[in-house]
Amino acid sequence: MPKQTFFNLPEQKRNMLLKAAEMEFTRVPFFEASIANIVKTAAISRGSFYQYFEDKDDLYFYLLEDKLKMAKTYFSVLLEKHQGDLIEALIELQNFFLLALSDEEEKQFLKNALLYTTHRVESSFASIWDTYLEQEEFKKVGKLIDQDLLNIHAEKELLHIFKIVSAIAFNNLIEKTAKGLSDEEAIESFKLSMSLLKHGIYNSEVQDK
Amino acid sequence: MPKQTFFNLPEQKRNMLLKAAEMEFTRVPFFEASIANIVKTAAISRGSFYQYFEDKDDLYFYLLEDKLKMAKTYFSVLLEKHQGDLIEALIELQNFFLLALSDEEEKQFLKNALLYTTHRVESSFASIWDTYLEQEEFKKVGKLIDQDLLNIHAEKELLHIFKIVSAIAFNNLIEKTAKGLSDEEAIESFKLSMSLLKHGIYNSEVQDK
DNA sequence: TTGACATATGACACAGTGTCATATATTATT
DNA sequence: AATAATATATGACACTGTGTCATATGTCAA
Repeated sequence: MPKQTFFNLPEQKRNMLLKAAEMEFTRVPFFEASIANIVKTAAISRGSFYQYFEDKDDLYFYLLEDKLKMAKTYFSVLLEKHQGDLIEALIELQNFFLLALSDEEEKQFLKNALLYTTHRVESSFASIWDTYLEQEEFKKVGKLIDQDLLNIHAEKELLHIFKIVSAIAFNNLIEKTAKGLSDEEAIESFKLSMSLLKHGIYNSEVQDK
Repeated sequence: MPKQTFFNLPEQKRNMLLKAAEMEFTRVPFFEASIANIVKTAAISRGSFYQYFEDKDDLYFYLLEDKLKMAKTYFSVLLEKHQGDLIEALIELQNFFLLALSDEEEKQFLKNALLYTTHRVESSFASIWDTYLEQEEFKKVGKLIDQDLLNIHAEKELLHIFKIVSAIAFNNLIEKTAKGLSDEEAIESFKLSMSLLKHGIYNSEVQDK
């Protein structure tokens, strides 16, 4: 988390800095991004930077989480829209990410995030559903999913389903980015994954051994 | 890929260098690892290093792929053992990785790989099944799975299943490492994921809309 | 006006990377 | 055996980057 000093800053200066950071992290992936560049663009001194942030991580994840906030709230909307159908909502959320990847700037930023960062980035993405697993909203949505559509017996399993789909979704984004798939190919791929997940990959005729 | 010069090296020297690299990448994650440390331990000059390798990446992924080779061949054995039952084989393969995570040295190396690296690392892990998708062996194994147990209609879907399970498996390793789960908890979690995947997460009573 | 506190600054010590001119082996050719 | 041609080795060096710190400058309350 940025230090208090950062939040005390006049809004304009704060935005200037964030904008500069965004530019730098769009230009190159995290590990190549240089603080020197950021402070230069933002027209602040190097020393000041360290008054605001612990280090590069601190700034980066603040920025990333901020960008993902929108996705979080959007997912709520989608779940409502699809009457609690998890998979349908997810497919549309994935579409949203793919769309974001169409704006050239956002595209590059996300690409840098997806390809060159790590467990922490993945966690940030996964945290989109964190809210559901803790909050009131979860009960509402959870119940809706639970009773109507899903093949689950305990809350633990629902949590697992979230884990599985987020792993697949994240993977799908990486695949698209790494292999340069088109939006259509990527969403096709995601839909197929979701369909397999929906009905299971084992033939139901053959039962468990 | 390391340069030819590296492969021309006397075996002892080559191993010395690999050993030194392994030590460094066990000590700290990739981005903190320093070439200076490696050449010091290996008792070669800095210049020599760049005769052998393009850069740090080059060495690192050579080392990582090498370590994963074992897993690749092991997976063949497991598939045979479980008569082509993909999921059962996978569960045992996951066990193998978890076991590797018990040797303190290997544990730290893998931890550094899982937490601090990226798409390329994930690709390396996923490449465990690459062989199956290209080679002769695939046909053997593929057919076995295809006809007996899985609910798939085209080869494309089998490829997808590999993608899905590898995403989940990789995720499971990261989860274990990041949250410090015990081997038992991790494998329990993986089994649950696999079970959900097997039978699908949607209730079969309610059919597709 | 003063003092206390918050913020700003850039020079600096340190650590790391990749390169290059030069030195030293090794191997091939006469 | 002498020489040429080729491959390998070396570490100093130019460069880029980080995080810190002593010092300067603002701000606000008493």
